[in-house]
Amino acid sequence: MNWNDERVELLRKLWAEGLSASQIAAQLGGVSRNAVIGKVHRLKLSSRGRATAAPTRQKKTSQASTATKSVTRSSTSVRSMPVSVGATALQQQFDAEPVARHYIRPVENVVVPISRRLQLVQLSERTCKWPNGDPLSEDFSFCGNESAETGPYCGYHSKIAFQPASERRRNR
DNA sequence: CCCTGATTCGC
DNA sequence: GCGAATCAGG
Repeated sequence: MNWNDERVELLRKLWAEGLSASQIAAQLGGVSRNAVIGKVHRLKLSSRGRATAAPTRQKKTSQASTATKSVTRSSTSVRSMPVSVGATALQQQFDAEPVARHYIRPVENVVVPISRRLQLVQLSERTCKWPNGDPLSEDFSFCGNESAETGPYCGYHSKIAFQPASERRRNR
């Protein structure tokens, strides 16, 4: 993909609007997040509020050779994540809506579907893709929870989506 | 682990 | 100039 004027302009705009590099990359299409960041730097339009400080790094002089690469992979495949929906503090950058930060009492059994209200572009492999609201509406979002790699939804929504036929009939 | 931006450097 | 790899931080 080339950086024609249109794309560069869009990049500038989105970057100015505070979108993250990955989100911009998603909208531009055909480029990676790194490409966007690289371009942003080349355009000299880095700083934007206060993302991550630039601690004058200088440690990157030939990292190759010399050191024998000893791969040590200590994989910890622990699935100790219960069905409890993590009240993970979302670090949303845009404050479009007055999200009430109420704590939910860890009720036993029932899992409350706390939606993270993610935008389509910020869904990843491990985010619940259960849609919230009207897709045509402004405040449409996705659940965003999830952790299981067994499906597209979080535990709660999986139960709703993959309801047994019998139960479904009963609910109907 | 997920994510963010920052920097370096081979192409 | 480009962007993957890497680094550093949340």
